[in-house]
Amino acid sequence: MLPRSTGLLINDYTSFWPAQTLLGGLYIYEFLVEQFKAVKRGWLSFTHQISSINSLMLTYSYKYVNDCVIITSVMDVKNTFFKGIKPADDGSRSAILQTRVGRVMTPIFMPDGTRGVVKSLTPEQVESTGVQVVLANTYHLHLQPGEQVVSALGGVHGFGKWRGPILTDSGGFQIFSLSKLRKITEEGVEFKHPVTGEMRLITPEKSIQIQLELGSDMIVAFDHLTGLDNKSRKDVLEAYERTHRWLERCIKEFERLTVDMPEEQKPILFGVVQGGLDKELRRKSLEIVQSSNVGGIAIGGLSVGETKAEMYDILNFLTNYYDNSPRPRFLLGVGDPPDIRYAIEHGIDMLDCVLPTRNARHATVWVAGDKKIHLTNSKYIDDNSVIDPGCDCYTCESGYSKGFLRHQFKVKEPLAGTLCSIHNLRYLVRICEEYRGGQPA
RNA sequence: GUGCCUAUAGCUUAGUUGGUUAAAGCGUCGGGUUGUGGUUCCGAAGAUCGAGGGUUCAAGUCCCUUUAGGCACC
Repeated sequence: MLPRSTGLLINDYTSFWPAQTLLGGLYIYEFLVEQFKAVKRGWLSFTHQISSINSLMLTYSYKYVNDCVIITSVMDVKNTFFKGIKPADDGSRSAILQTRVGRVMTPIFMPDGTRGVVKSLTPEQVESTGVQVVLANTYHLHLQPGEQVVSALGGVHGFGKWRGPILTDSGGFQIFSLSKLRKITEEGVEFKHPVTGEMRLITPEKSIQIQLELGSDMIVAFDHLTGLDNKSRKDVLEAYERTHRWLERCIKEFERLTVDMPEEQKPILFGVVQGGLDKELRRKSLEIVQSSNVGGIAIGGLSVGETKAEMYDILNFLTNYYDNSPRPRFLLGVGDPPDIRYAIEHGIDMLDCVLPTRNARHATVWVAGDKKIHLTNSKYIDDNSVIDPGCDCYTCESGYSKGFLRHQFKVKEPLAGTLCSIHNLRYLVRICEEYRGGQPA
């Protein structure tokens, strides 16, 4: 329960209608109090049915600042799953993505919880950063402990206790990046189990089956990825063509397995655009994916070794060919702040990356201006300042000094990685929030 | 007092019958990381081999003296 003294501030949200004009602060406060019983701190968005006013379904995003509740956005939502798309002058767009377990606001950054959890963080800590969606990896969970086990333990939600939406990767990337022994055929990819040594076959159908059994809310088609080595045009072309053949099989399998599900209970399937750095292939690939029966468009095969300029070039190029269908665009594997900004300003709605959490565990954190610092540097040994005084993450607001964090990293105390993961995630989420129609106070 | 053992980078050690710029781990310092093989990866600095003398073309390696620490015996 919020203390009576807690005030309510509503941002001047000119780009969003009609909440702040229709509803007085007091009115919102009345029902927010009920909602806040469950969530003590965070930026979770939630919806509330206001029966007295036109039966509007509104989604609110809020945060605490100095013990005040601040509504950072209020949006009207209809029934389709990607709604309220609002383009901005800078090329970005904000919207609401409706999943079967809740709505999230885009643009959105999604941390990778490879094995069912974001490393070193509890779900509550992840929530506190404003993260709305978490990724899990099909490849890892399939190998260990297996999708049947995860399913028996309540699916990815019950398993890792993340209440928000979960997106699973197809497993394709890991097979290509982590498995030394692998054989790619038209049927699928055969690879050696890294632990048991036995050969496993993952097909497009199998990947969809696993992801559905895991209980994921958003799933990704099994694609053929190139770009990890010096690739020839022939390889790129082959991967590109195979990706599209596999996409058809993924869609068919997805439709078969979800045919009896109510529409609102179906996960969202993302098709993957490939084509390497070849613009013609990229354009055609986008065209093919967009003309397919998929709920979302994923851009794959970037941030895998090419230069930033090359990646930017492709992202910029693709903006000319996105269609008008209300589908989210998901850029796979990008998490460097400047890259995130560039992607969002070129029409990307969703991104995931291991960078914030991996860097954090290795003592590298972002500070204002997208600069990164190494907390283990000796100059921080007696530095009593927080990572970033302008940051509102738990770590910075609690006052953990750089000197303290440096010491904990030096003695390998895991808490240091946890605290910095919270900071880095918050940093990326704040970038996304800047594009959601306005900046929180 | 006598005998024996040890002494190599900040720490712990490797250095083969004496043979090219004395090696490694940890630590220190710096960097990398983009659909995550948990506590990672890469690089750098850092040693006049306890000290002094001798033998030899050549000594961390052999000899002598000496210093410090350890063990054993008087």
